[in-house]
Amino acid sequence: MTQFCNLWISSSRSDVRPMKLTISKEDYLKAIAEAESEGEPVIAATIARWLKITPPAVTLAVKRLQRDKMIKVGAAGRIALTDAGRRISDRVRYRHHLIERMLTEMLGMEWFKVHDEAERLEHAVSDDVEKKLIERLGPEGPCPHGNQINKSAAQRRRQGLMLLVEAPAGKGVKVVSTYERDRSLLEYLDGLGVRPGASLKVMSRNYDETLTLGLGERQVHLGQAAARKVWVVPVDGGQ
Amino acid sequence: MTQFCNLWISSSRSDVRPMKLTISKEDYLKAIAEAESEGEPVIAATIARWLKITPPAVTLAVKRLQRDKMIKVGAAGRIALTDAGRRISDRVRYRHHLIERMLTEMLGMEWFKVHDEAERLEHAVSDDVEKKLIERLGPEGPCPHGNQINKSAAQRRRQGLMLLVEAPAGKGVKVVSTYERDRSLLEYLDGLGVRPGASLKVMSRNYDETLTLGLGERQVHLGQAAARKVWVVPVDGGQ
DNA sequence: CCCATCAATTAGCTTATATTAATACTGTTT
DNA sequence: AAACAGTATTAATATAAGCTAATTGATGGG
Repeated sequence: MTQFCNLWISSSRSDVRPMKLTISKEDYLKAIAEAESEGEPVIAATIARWLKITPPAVTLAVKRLQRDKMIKVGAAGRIALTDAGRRISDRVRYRHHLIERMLTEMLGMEWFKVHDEAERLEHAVSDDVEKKLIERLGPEGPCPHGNQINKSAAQRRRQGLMLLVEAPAGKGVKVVSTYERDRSLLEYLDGLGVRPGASLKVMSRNYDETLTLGLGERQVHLGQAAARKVWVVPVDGGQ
Repeated sequence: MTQFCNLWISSSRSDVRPMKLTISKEDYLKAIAEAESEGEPVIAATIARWLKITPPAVTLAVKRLQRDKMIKVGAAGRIALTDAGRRISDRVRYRHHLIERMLTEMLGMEWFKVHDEAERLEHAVSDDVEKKLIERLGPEGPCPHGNQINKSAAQRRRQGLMLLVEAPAGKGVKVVSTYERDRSLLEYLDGLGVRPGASLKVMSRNYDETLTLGLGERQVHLGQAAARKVWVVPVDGGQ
């Protein structure tokens, strides 16, 4: 059957033909937009890694998406979204965001679970449901992981954020956001108490490349791999 | 890719292999369960009509579902769900129901829109989300169309319900539920004010097989095709 | 200038899902 | 029993997606 979702693409001319995109295609477009946002090179290899599929699968998908006028492939295999492709990836990302907020804010779901759920639900949300969600939740607001859509690493730095792994010893920081595409990471962080909004202090940067963090009364250790996935903002109180 | 959803089937032996069902397969199992509920003959032709696909497609799907041990085919092409198949169809139907309630009760979506939305979302709801929905909405309760899952026509009659088309002239009735798999029907009914919970009176049964209904001050006409899709309960007040 | 490395593509398969057109089957009704 | 109606199945084809294995391409160092 190949399962279609509910994003219609109205062409600029008024022959508003319902162009249906499959879930898989939405996933590709989203991956391209996200890789771009994260500053990764937008090439087939990146997409393959991102979606955990093999490079040949990407080659074929890229052909289909080109045929559908969703992407353009430039020099050195650089993949770029067309306007149509951008419109869709923006939409899907926004819906992902709204679903995450619905799951936490309306259903009380744990913050570390909602990404995976949204990953599936985002493809099944219609314009109508999107509208209703916006009515209840408001159009803006950070997702449960503290992320705002379309915010690149560079933009985050401009806002004074840094990665936890870079925070100097002795510094008090507040967790702003975390990487969200890795459920086990999130569960691990949650277990330690490292969640968006949490205040912590970098007690020491250790020889084995771990950080010792102070969280309230507790002290926890965090390795580089995890500390590289957490954005923090320095807190003035920290000496 | 063939898109998988999130229903795991744990076999009775502890080799809990994650057997993933596609959206399409969930739809088949649901259609079988629903056709059964509605008292339709559960044969390939019925399923084809139900899902609006061609008979050969059903032949192939039936083979796949037999291979997956989800259905059995008996004499005269009678299709029956296995225990595993029943478990899944029940689950999907229940999720459909919960989603419909979420959309109306939590998001304020119009009752005539939610069926189509749920039709897509039901395949993307996990055990976790289901649990959260139950916590918010309660495990029971009628869907926005007044239907309760697994209630057959016979059971409805035993409860004193009748189809609007059968109500005698002069009778006051209350709309209990409507057929929900036809959006245009629902919009039409909604436009007339014939919604679950509405009280109305059958003013007359006309020669052209329409009914004249009294709704508060207004009078509306309803054809057989629509009146056959509405379940009502007689109201004592009606003379 | 050649080579190691990484990236991309081709070739060859697989599976799920759908279609149309043609054929076979089945059961009721003259 | 022949015929018709409805049902089911085959055959042939298509498309979307994915995989492995093998090959080609490009590029930066020595």
